[in-house]
Amino acid sequence: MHSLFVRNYVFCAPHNLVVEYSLCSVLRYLAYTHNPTILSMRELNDQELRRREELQLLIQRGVNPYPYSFDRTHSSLQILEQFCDDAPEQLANVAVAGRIMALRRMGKASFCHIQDASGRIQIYLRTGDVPNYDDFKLYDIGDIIGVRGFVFRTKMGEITVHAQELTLLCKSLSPIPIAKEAHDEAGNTILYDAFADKELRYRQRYKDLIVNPHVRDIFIKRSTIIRAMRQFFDERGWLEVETPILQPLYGGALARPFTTYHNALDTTLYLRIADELYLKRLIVGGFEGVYEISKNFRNEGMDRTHNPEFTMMEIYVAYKDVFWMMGMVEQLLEYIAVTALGSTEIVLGSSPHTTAISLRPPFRRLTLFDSIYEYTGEDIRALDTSALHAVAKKLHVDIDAQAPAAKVIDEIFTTKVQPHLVQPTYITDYPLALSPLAKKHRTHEGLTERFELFINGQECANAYSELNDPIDQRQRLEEQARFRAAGDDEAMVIDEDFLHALEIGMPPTAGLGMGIDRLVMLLTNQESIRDVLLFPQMKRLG
RNA sequence: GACCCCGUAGCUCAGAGGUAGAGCAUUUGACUUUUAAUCAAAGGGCCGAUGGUUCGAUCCCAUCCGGGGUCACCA
Repeated sequence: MHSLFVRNYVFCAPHNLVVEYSLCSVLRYLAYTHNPTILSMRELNDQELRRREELQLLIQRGVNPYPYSFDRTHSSLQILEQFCDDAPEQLANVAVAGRIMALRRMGKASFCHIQDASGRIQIYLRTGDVPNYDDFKLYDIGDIIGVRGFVFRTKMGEITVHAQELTLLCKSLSPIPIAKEAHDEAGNTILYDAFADKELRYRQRYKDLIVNPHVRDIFIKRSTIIRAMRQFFDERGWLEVETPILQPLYGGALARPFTTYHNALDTTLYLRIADELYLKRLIVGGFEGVYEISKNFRNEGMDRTHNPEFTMMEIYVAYKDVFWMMGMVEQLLEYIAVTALGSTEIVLGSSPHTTAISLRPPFRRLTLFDSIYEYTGEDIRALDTSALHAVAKKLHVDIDAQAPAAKVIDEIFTTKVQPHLVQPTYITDYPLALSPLAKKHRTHEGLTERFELFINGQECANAYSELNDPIDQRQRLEEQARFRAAGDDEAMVIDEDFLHALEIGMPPTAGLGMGIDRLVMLLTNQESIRDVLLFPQMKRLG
């Protein structure tokens, strides 16, 4: 019976050191690491065992596999840019470092490619030229090395560092996915066997970033986009602020929150669903332009465009209204596109199904009712609730028979108009009932001063002339409270302190929210939010 | 939450009711300018998990886990 649970492994280490150990299914795994007696919870595959063996050999040869630093003189890109065939002596003594990504051994000489943050460069190693060439035989793809040497161009024409010193900077104990690169005649890079399993890519993003260069590019671009946005705001004198993530009351959006608990305060706290109410308090407090780029959390479904935590930018500017905001957003998007992409013209999708989009201002402006008339032929601005339901039915818009008028309008718009809004389009003049924090329209009864910006059929931004009439605001929140009491758990809760702030007095203010993740999706041509989040939310394993 | 598709070697993928296949990666040997290096040989798998049908299941069925997609919900 005992033998059922024990598998014997004999492991031949170098220098006649024989290590024998058992793998017991009760304890699960016994791993050979620096110390062969250490227990590991994970069974090691043959490649991992072999790498540990190589590690031991290197240590026995006096090599420190995890040294403390390495002085580089150049990045791989700098070498490629600076090399000059007529004057190779200018790069006669360079030091580069990076991860071994490809390895071609030819006995007494070897080529490898190392990868650093700027790209890849080829290394040439030759016995005699590198004192520790024998150690190199124990290096693997995935190891990080430092190389000192001179730069030359090979027979095949590739700029290469001829190594004279070789230093192991980190021994990799687990293999990275191998994706071979080739280049066609046009100079395009072809990837063979690319690391493509989405689950593994998201869960082990570090491997994804090592192996898939275009993934790095997306996140570099994301950073550029956010930096450009900050620059744009900072240049205009608006202040970046930080407001609470943990909130005793949540507000500013219609959404279900995450709930948590603070032990010392003995109280329930919520993770914020929006920054809005705190940022408006700051406008009350006398700041005249504040913005925040921050994580919001909504306890809702996940799909291609929703992650439970996501990044939102909100900005509030005093003495401005929603019409001013439309102009500002046009400038902002143009600035970001030019800074991050070099152009206002973007192409979405992949050949042959592409969509060209221009972010060049001005954007089209259309009222909600006009847009519905344009795309359905139905003029619904004067209709009552039952007539609206009749129109919805005629348009084959599926809607709950009990839905209020505003909900019917919203549904008609979402299904019949929104998909057509491919080029940047401002939709304005939303019904009051859909906009509990927006100021009443100055000329149209029952509407608010609000716009949403649509690009490629998706909402990209949402803005109001902010409601600063505390009595009106209280009535609107009380209505939300009634919805809530009637079972709508996404309706807003009454925030007395926010209402008190408005009673102190908030100047006329324009406010804007813009989803950063979706903006990045748009500007990097990604169809899933998970591809613009470094670590998207995933289900827990096992 | 509903429906559809997927889960096989480190990676990318074939496969078939009867002892598991390829390329790359890995190991051994050859090779001092290669580049998807090449040539020769070898090792590597609880075929996502559990149960059922069957003489026999990785394959068929059910349930579960994980992923992708569509829809619903949600800005």
